[in-house]
Amino acid sequence: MSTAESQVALAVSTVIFALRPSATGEPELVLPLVRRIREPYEGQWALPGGPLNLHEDLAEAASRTLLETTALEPRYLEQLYAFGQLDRSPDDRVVSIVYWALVAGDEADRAIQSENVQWFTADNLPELAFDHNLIVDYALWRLRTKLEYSRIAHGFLGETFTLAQLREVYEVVLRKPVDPGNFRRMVEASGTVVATGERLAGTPHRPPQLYRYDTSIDLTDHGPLSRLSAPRTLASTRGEHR
Amino acid sequence: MSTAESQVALAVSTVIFALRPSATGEPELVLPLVRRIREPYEGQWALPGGPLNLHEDLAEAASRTLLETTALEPRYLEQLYAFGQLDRSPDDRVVSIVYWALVAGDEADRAIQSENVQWFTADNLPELAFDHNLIVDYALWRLRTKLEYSRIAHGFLGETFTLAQLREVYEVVLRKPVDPGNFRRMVEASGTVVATGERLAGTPHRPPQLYRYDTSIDLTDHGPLSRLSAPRTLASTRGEHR
DNA sequence: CTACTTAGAGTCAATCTGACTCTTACAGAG
DNA sequence: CTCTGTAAGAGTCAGATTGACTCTAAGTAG
Repeated sequence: MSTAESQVALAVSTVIFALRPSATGEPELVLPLVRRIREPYEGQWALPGGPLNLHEDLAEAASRTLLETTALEPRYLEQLYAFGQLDRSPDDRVVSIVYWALVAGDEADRAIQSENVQWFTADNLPELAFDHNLIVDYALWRLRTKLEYSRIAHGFLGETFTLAQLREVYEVVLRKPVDPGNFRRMVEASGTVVATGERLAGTPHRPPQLYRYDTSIDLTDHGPLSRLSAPRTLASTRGEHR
Repeated sequence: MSTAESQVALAVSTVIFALRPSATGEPELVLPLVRRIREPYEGQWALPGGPLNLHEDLAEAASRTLLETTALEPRYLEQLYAFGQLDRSPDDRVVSIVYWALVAGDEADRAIQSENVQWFTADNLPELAFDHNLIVDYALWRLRTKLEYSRIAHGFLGETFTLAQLREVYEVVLRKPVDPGNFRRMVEASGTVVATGERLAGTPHRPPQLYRYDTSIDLTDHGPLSRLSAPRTLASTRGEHR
């Protein structure tokens, strides 16, 4: 609309992940989609996003559309990929720079749901507009691989958490059981987590220690921008993207 | 120029890596830069690149500028990152989608050198235009991390090569010695390499076996596009970006 | 007080990794 | 033709890592 014809348009979209209790009680990986209200793909579900404003940073644009559609602040935000195939939009040429984000579970409860914004189970999506199924698949793959070599899992959790809760994030996202003892060993060795000294009371068993993430370690991956000055953080030792 | 003012311009640039014998005889990591012939940054060196054509894929645009400036075909090409900080170009707003590429050493010999195109040692660059020093640093980081967990090293080599040549790629890029025995064990275990049956003659020692990369494994990383149908290739088991 | 459940510490064997040794097979010097 | 130097290529060994597993601690619910 605002872009002159025969020009390449630039858009920013975001794949937003959260964990939410399912009907059965155990959490599942969900993401919000917006219903398109005009052609092309009118009526179909699509990733939140929009054109990039002239005076807006890429990550800002991603945060903004995230806030606009879900009223949530991301705990983690990282660039995913720039999609630019010629045929990804039927009429015009659009290059989309896609980000992916994690939001905390308790936040996600406060998230907007409406006629045109709904949350879907991540690995059971409808047919989406444009190439958005491909994009979500890629974001899922990246989330899963990155979870294994970095320490982003607590992006799904609140301020404090037990190791069992953290482990559950791994189990749900990776869709496989994780041995509690080995998981504890791995997390303690990583040094990214700090015991608060408090315990979670009210459980029908031995009360677990509450942990907090070492706040001296920056969770969010700022891409290449951070890598210059700062010493490599534990959270990004093996790198974003990849 | 072609883009209307107060619009975000989209460009594609490429960081091109090659190995070339240095003065001392051992190879060094080099990359081609082009001298800017107009403002801003007139006279300074910059990454090859240019605006994205309307009917051109992103990777195509990267290959094209690569071919135009160096007359080389990439052995490996992968998207690096989309750079979009507000202040990265002094006057207008430009988002650059940057690719990185490997070209074979023997190819690199045939590469163009001219007044306005020159090859520089990768970790001893002049001050570049725009944020291109940052971009190169990031590309270098990505090359080095990716070399360790994937099998892209032979992107620097010709059709056949000895394990010593392959190992030298690792040593030069990672700037550290690699144990020959352990390296052999690692490469053989990976299964990505096949003995040709021929040996390299004329060495002042036991003639080494010549190897070829298993051509059933696709070297180039097609990003998310490949991940759909095809079974995960060895070359991308742990994933691009990351 | 007993049963049940998970926390959390610890064990063990298989695998992986880095450092290292030893024999083989060529070129070139004498 | 023999000796020397060099890297190929096979193999060894010890320490670190990892997955599977055991055992005791400390709560709640009956």
